[in-house]
Amino acid sequence: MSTIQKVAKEAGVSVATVSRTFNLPDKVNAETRKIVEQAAARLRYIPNASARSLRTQRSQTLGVVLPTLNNPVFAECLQGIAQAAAAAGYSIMPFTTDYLLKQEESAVRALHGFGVDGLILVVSDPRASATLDFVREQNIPYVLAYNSNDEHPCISVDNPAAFARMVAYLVSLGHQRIAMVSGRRSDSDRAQQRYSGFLAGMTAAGLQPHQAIIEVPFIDNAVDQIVQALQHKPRPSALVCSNDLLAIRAIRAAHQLGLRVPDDISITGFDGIRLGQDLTPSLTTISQPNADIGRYSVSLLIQCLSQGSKPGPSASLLLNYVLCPAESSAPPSQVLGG
Amino acid sequence: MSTIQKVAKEAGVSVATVSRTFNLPDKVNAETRKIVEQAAARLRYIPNASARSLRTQRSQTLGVVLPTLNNPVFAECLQGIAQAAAAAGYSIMPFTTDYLLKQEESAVRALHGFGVDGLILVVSDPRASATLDFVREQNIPYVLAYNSNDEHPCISVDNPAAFARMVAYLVSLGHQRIAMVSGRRSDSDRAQQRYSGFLAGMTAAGLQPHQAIIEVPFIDNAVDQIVQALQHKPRPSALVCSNDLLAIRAIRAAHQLGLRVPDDISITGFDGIRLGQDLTPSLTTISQPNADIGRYSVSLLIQCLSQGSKPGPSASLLLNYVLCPAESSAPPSQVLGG
DNA sequence: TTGTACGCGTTATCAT
DNA sequence: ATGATAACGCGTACAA
Repeated sequence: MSTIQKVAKEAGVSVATVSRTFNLPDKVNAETRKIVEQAAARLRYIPNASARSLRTQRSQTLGVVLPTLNNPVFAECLQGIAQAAAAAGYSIMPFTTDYLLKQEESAVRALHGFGVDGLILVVSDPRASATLDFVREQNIPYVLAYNSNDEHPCISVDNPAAFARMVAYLVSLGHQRIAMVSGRRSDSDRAQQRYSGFLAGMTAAGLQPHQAIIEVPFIDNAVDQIVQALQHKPRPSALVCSNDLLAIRAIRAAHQLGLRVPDDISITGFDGIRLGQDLTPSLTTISQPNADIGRYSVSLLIQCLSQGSKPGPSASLLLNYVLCPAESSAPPSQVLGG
Repeated sequence: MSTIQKVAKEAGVSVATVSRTFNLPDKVNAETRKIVEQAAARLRYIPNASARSLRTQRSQTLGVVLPTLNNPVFAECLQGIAQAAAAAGYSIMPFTTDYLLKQEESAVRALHGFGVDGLILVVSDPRASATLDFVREQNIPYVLAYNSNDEHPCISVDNPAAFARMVAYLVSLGHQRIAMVSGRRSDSDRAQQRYSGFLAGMTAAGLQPHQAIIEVPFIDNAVDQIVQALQHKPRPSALVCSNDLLAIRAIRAAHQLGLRVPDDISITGFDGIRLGQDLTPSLTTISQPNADIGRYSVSLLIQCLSQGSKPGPSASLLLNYVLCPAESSAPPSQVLGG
């Protein structure tokens, strides 16, 4: 391995000069700089990040904690994080939790030991989170992504409003028997907020939620569970799903019952994963700017870091969402409607 | 921040004893160990990873370089990597390249500067790769994922054989006019290997490839491009796509032309992304064990590291793939067949 | 069993 | 403009 020492020897200067050549180029004579640069190139010198961060107390690394990369929402977000971080000269260190609180916490501990400069977190629920307690106690700069909570800096969309808007859209198409499909609401604040948006939307339209919420504990066998639920009559004319992954499975469930989408039943998602628009039928959904949520999280964090400050609740950003009407929704059929 | 020094003072012992308490527990008296552990817990001591890796020359960190997380294949793989790494006490540091060689290289340079213990790479083409030259020159332990090449340690499936098998399956259904849809073959060795598998499969069946290969440079407007291609008569009765993302778009293209899948045209993918089986029609595909490819990469790497060796070409693993017949493929219709 | 002291590769302070 | 050197936090030979 080539170190700053070897470069110094090779160039016939002191280590201090080599260091300056890279960190404070204008503080070194143009000629000597050339010499050093060439020596460094010859030895393929690459500064040792551990030594640097030990010395500077900054790692140029951002920790990321999210539930799972098997949901494209978070994969797209991490892609945005990766791009923005790389562009700013930062590395990232992601951990996945599979929605397990224990893993949230151990991930943050590992990240702290690592000395990350900041944290981007998607936590289960910010309201009672040992993870966040720890982060605050250690005074680590952080941003929450997708979560929204008054007491923390959050990059998110207005989940209740967005979900209510989806309901309003379906109502405007003529739907009245609308049922919601949700994952475990205890898994995340998003699930809860979307549910409250559902209730608000229905109330605003003067409607009662159609039958109990269809709660799908495990997404693996979601199709079967939705098939079950759809067999109760009267059947809803529209299904609003808590996320796109669930919506895709709901569409499958409908087909298994011989129902056409959207002719016999409308189905909507939430998240705006890229694949949604290429499906057939394409997915009516609330599109969140997933990559941007990641990018903004990075830039907010980095901006604060450069100022020696850290993001507070007032730095929260509510990004725009877009209701994307697509082929999976349509007015209810006459036969079933009423 | 609490350091080993402070813990030592708090416990009334030397720093060496504190260090040993965590790294060589049996070399320290049970009583003093208790005292140290309690002191450490009281101060919420977490060892500084930079200092440790500077000292030990090992970072307990694995670098990962892959094209993009917007393709679920790589997202699922990274999920597997993240799980396996965390379980083994390693952190990961991923970079995305967007299929750009420049970024492949700069990622690896950054990772090297960081002092990662090993590298998991999905490169464009191992045959002529400045990235791999650098990695070898620096003597960094590495594994290639998805790539397959005799001169490198690779975790992958037999792409040509798998693709040929897909062709054979369609032929067995009665298809004869089979066309291939591919991304830019210059983008990756996988694309090339799958294409050669296509040719081999067709030859083995005594068939000519139906019309020229449908090459889709950019996946964003893939649907339009496939629509264009499908308008030439005679139309293929089956479309074999180079990956699942392309297949999903091909299905959409078919629908736009009023073709039913699989009644009027069969469409197959490759990769086995999880979503595929929940689509309607569900996707006939070659299913790769994406998460396992990640997990095996990690364990191979870590195993070698613990032995002080590094993976060589002979450590390559060819994992099993599974042909998954599903709803997007069926025998050709009588009208169009022949 | 425990403590002392050096060095890992940098950056930054203070001289020159 | 450049050089010598201390310090970042830790692990480990070596000494006690």
